Amino acid sequence: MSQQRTGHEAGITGRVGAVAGGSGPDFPDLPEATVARLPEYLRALHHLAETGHDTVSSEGLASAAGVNSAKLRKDLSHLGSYGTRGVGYDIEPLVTQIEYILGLNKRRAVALVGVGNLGHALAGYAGFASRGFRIAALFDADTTRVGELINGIAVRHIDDIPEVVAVEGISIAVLATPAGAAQTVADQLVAAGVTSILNFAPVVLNLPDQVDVRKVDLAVELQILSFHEHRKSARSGVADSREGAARDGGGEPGGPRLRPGAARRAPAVARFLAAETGTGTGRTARGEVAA
Amino acid sequence: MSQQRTGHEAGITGRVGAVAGGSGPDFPDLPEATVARLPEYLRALHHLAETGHDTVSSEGLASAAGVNSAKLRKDLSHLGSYGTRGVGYDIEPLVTQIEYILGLNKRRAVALVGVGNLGHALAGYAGFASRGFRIAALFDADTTRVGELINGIAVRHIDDIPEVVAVEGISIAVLATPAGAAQTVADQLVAAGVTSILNFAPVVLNLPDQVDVRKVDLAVELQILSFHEHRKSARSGVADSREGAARDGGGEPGGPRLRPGAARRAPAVARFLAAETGTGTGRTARGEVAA
DNA sequence: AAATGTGAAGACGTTCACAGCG
DNA sequence: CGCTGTGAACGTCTTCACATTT
Repeated sequence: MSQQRTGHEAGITGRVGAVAGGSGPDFPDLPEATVARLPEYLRALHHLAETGHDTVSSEGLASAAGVNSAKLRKDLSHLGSYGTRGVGYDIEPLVTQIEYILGLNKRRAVALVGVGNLGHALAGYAGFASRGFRIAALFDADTTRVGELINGIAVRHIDDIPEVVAVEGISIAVLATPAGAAQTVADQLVAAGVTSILNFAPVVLNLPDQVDVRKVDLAVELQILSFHEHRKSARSGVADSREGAARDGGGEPGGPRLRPGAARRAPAVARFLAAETGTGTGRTARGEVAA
Repeated sequence: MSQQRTGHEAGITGRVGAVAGGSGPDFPDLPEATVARLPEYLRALHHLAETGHDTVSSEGLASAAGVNSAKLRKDLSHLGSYGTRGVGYDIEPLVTQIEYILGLNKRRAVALVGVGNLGHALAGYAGFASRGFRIAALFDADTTRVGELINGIAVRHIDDIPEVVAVEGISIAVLATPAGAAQTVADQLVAAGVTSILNFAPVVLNLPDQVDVRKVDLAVELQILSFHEHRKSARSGVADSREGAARDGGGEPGGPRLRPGAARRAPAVARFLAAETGTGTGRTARGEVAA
């Protein structure tokens, strides 16, 4: 029952890296929220370095990374002091430091499974190569695609996962299979030694706790934006720019469809539904609670 | 200076939808974290419905969605009571309710800008269509691609954005341009009336506050996983499965590169660096602070 | 004088544990 | 008796504001 970290969630919060009594050296105790922002700082720093800067203030770096300066300073303070009071941060050592923390001082080999529509595009995505990764292997279940060359790499059959993962020393995999195949393939990857998975399939993977899973669901991202669109148009009282009815035949929900009793004590949303649709029993002039 | 919501961040937290005194009806006061999980619940519910279920317990739905049951119940409680004590939740009305909240009761038209490698794949991504969206327009700056048919839709030039966005009633756009073009294109989209953007370009967009921006950076996702790989291998004291040196020529950072004085009072990370690399001045046997 | 680094405060999110309902 | 709905406790993250340092 592994908890999947998902785009934009607050997620399983907490510090990462506290020692439980193992034999290795101490690992820095970075808040997960900070870890998630380090790549963005790194990108901004690289950009600044390329445009001829040597140092940057917390204000400057923060705005380049899209956060506020207090947050940035707090984040960087977890890495140790790379700033000079009255001046700012030295870019070069800070880049080195963040890359090291992120494990990017060495290039990491990544396997990609599923070379369909999305997988094919990911295999050719230049951003992976330019930011510390090497697509070291491509896999697909479809034998007619095995042998195909994508970006100079031959597609291999998923049955070869154990062998290739071992030979290439791969610990990170990108999963771009259809939803139905994802769990099985993930199990195979983990059995072969993969310990981190970036999952593009719209399923929740069930994997051992020591395996890190991040999920990217493109439709989910749009649905969250859709919520905000709905909210915005509801607040301005203007008709939505939606089109044709959805598959469900969908009249407005809420009122008519509420099971008896559900509207008795109307919580936030039921209240809203009643108000916006003009149906339902709990309606009052300005969203006042009926009870 | 718009704050970008990014995959897995805790982000700008807070309730969404509280009325500021506008004229529209009250909009439900949903925590942003809850909103981000609703799409996942929806997916799980659809799956359950397709496999013949009518009701589901909080435990069952929670595990299908990859969260714990307390969180699920709290989330659903914000939507009103769709559960029956002793029984569970009725799937059908719950689906209707969540779709309505997310604004998915009507299909939304989406524009996609940039039909390169990634954009092309996104244009053909079936998940958008099956989960409430219709790619209504494709744009590119490259005139040699204008007119090309992708999935039955002709690519148009970005100069046509204002016209097409107005005609199709588009409020959501997906940005898959190169980094250098993203800000300009985003400005054009916003000028044309787009109010929500899903940004795949690795840049922080600077847009008016009323525009919602979500950012998906594929390399960032891998970098976060890379951090966890680095952490895991550091804790077990085992050599990392990285390969060849990165572009920087990279010896270990930290010790030698620390500016004088930086190691004086060693914070978490500097301490760790010293310990792992065996260099630096602050080293002690088991990560004890030297001062 | 300017900008970092950081306690303290406040906001938000998660989890617990149980009252209350069916 | 089972399961939802929720107040309260707890932990994390963000923000403030200023002491500290160059």
